[in-house]
Amino acid sequence: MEAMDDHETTSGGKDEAKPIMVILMGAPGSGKSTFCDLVMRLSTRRPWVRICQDTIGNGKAGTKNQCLTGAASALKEGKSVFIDRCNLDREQRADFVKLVGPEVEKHAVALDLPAKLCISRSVKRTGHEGNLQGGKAAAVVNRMLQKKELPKLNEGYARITVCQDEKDIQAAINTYSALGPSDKLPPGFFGQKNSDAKVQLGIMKFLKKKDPPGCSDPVTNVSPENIQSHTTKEKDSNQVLESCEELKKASVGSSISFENAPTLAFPSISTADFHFNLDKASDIIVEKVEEYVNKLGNARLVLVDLSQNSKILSLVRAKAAEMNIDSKKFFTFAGNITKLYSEGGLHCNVIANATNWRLKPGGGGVNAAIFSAAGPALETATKARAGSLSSGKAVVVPLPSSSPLFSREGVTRVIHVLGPNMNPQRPNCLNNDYDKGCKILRETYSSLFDAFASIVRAQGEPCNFEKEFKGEVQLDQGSRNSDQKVKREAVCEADMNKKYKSFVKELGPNVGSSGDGNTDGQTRKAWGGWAQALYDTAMHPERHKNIIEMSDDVVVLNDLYPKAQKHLIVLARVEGLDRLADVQKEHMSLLKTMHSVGLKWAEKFLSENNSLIFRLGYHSVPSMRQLHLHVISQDFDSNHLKNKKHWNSFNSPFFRDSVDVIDEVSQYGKAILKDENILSMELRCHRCQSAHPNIPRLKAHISSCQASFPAFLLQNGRLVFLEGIDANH
DNA sequence: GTTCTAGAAC
DNA sequence: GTTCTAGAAC
Repeated sequence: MEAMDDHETTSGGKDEAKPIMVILMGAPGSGKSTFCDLVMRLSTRRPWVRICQDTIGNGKAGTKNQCLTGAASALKEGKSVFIDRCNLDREQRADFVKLVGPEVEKHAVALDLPAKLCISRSVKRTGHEGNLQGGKAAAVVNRMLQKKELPKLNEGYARITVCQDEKDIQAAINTYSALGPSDKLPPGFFGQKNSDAKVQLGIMKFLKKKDPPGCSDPVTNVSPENIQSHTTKEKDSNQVLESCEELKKASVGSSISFENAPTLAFPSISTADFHFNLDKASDIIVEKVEEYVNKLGNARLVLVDLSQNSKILSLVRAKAAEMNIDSKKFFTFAGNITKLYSEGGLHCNVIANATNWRLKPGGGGVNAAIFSAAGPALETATKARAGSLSSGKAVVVPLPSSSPLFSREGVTRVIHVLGPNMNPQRPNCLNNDYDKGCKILRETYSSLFDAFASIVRAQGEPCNFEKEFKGEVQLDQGSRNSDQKVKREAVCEADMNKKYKSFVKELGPNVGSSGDGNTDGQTRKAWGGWAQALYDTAMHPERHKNIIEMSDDVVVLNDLYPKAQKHLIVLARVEGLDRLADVQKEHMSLLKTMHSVGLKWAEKFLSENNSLIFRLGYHSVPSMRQLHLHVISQDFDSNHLKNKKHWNSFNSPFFRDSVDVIDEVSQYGKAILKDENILSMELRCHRCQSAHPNIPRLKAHISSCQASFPAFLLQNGRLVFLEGIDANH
């Protein structure tokens, strides 16, 4: 660190220009290009050339060779060069170091910033030269950092500068931009403050993040500040973090499912502008949270207030702790409800808005903030749903993908609620009638949580109702009357669901382990003749064409009706293994074989077309007999994709990622299955999650949607795609 | 799984 | 009128 402040340079012989080659090293989002730009802008005396792999190809992806050639010719002209590519490992850098002889001094500048910072920057940026932006970036950065090797002097550098924060970077910019044409910097290794292995600790945490409260008391408060200090600590006291990690690992079975859980962030209703008594309000919040929290499966509720010192947050926190409410499912959060993800790292797919009866923007407080952050799209979407709102009620508004709240924060719905008013300056004041006020406030929270529960159910979270429904229908097949009765009820339920109406009491509380659907032999339907084709292929591959690989364990074939540019099937050859529901622990090695065969094919396709993205997985309830793994590219560009079932079978929880199936079978001995009923859920873009009224409109949208994939898919290798453009060797 | 088609939705 | 879905048959 001390050396960083040493900007002293030693002048060489006058007039003799001494070009240097500075090899930058850093993940996407670490600021390499910005670094080069700033030095080049500030440097008045030394000519610099930036060799950037993202731009050198003139629109196409650049190659390392182009960079090498470009660098050599610039150096020959007496210019100094920046090698602006990731250069994360020694091998990547070696060709540049070897490029020129000892007459050119080689430097390395490593921008070794916290992984989560690089990721969040790459995820957010737009217009990146190498088109590495959006959600895709998170997984790319993650993978790239796994092979990070900080530069060492014995690779051939005269000088290495490691920057671990913005201050270090600024110092290095000053150092390089001050260099005259013949100046020479002191050689040596500068700037590294801790060992490189530890710095990366943050990476998986970022991707799997959330739940920072898990490390402390029952009901905790999280704020951007807390997360921030977490980040800073990461560098200085890894031990603290590691023990935290250990704690998380120890409770992995329960905590892991919460990280991507549907989450409702809500403000305290009526306590701000409507002057509702804080103590009474906090009682009601805790009472209602307690009533709902265990009915919501793994979904989470988060009470949000702007201020770290919020009275209502501390009251609620204390009372919730007293009631022993599970802090994974309910916690408080100090931060801006419109920036929970971008500023606080907290992903909430649904936020509540304490609105006014006219459902109009403005008025100050949360309502103004949410309408303003969501843009005009929210107002339009709200207007389409309702013209006004009475107190105690809630209205759910799906957020159009054009809204910044959607694209930036990942919020897919806003639930407007109107609480009781105790402020004489506002309409419908209750004149201090707290009997009435408390009743309405209770009703408001019930409406809010009911609406959220409906959303959770509509999204296909496991719930008992679905299972029971399915079981009943199938057991009752003999009796026409009861069959009809059940069907009628089901229609009624589905209808309720659509309208986000009341919440079914039986909604499954114990979600974690009992998500399997129809494993009972009794409830199993018979296979139709048409459903036997894959079975016959598995048993007698020689009778079939269209097979592209065959072994004792599996047969690989192109899907007869591909639902995307690339869509193939890895078929198990075990007799009696009809579907995912039949899979048990004994099939673990088969599952792994199927996965690796599928992965191999995905990688082959990627080598032919590096823009493809693949997903590998099983249908919870397949139409065709014989266990088969789908390997499907995520363009879904196919004329065979024609209906809702097609779409949702690959883009809802009905599609079970191979990696998750493997985890579940090894852990619980069976895979979690989703009911076929979820195939009728609304159509949503698999990238930006926007809703679309029908298949043609959805297809028109996905043909151009470049939004990042949801965080869930970017984790654990659920999506398979090529590493960053810098990383191509 | 697809195809066909009635009729709902626009 | 055209577009789109969903159910039945295969």
